[in-house]
Amino acid sequence: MTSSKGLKLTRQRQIILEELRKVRTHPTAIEVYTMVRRRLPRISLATVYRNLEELAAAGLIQKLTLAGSRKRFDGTVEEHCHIRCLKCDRVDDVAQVLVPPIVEDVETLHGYQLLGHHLELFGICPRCQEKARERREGPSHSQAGREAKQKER
Amino acid sequence: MTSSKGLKLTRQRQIILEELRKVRTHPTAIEVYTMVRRRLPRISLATVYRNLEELAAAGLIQKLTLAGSRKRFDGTVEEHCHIRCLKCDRVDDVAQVLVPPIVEDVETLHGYQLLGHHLELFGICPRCQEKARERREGPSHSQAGREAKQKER
DNA sequence: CTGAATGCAAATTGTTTGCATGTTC
DNA sequence: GAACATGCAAACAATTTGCATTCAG
Repeated sequence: MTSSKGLKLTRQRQIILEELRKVRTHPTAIEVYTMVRRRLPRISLATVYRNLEELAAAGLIQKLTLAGSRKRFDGTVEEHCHIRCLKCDRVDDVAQVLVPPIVEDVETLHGYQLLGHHLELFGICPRCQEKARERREGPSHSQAGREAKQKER
Repeated sequence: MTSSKGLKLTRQRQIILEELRKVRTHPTAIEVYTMVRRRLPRISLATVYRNLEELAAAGLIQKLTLAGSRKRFDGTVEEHCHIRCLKCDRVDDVAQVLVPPIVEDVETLHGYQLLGHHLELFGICPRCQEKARERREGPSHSQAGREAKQKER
């Protein structure tokens, strides 16, 4: 299960893949960079970007098609849809396949040859709901918030 | 139908809105800038960005939640989903509402409070299909391609 | 040994911001 | 005339690229 497409197995490539598969979040390139740097302090961000692209091209990981300006990557290749927290911007997997069968109709309607689709859900994650609740009920034992809302540009 | 939220009606604001409503494409800020500059050659790109944000905040236009790094704007406010051409990157409207009712279930499953969703389709637009066909059947009377695939970063 | 991959820095692209000036209400 | 908008340039953030060096096969 190594390289199907003449990809050399460099240490950095390997570790990027490992780290990405380790998490269930859907990290951006910079987040991957941060994770990987714990094991390879001298790796360059450019290498991370290049490898994420190449691994995705080779079908070993998945470059996600999500809203927002940062690209996100997924260690698994199976199609599944995502839910994004509108407060903290985290992205989680959605277990069930929620894709409407009706979709095919459009093909006719617009002359488009339909090749795929992508459903993304938005909401508030459990963590942020909890935080909001605490805030509402009085900031008594305020637990030091975990998430830093990454401003999407 | 002017300002509900203390927005001053400046010439640039007005023209941005007009131009945006004129088209059915879903232009990026820079595309809007180009359109508007035909009528207001001295307008600055920053003004376009600021106004698009403000008009969207005021609910007069819609900032689209689409994949890709460029933000896109829509002169209409009604929710509807989109189909994007994988070759030339144009975005068209999809007439029917294709949203699965099943969606609600997830709420329970992941602890998320569901607030919205967004379905995007991908395919090849009629124009690009035509181009591909010409190319395949021999580049005899090659009609000088119209679209420049904007590389999404 | 040789092409592919890395690190580093500089370049691009899309978008935002500070500030002095100009314009609506 | 005061608050808000504009234009311009500079600042940012995310990503890409050029190039000399290193490394996997």
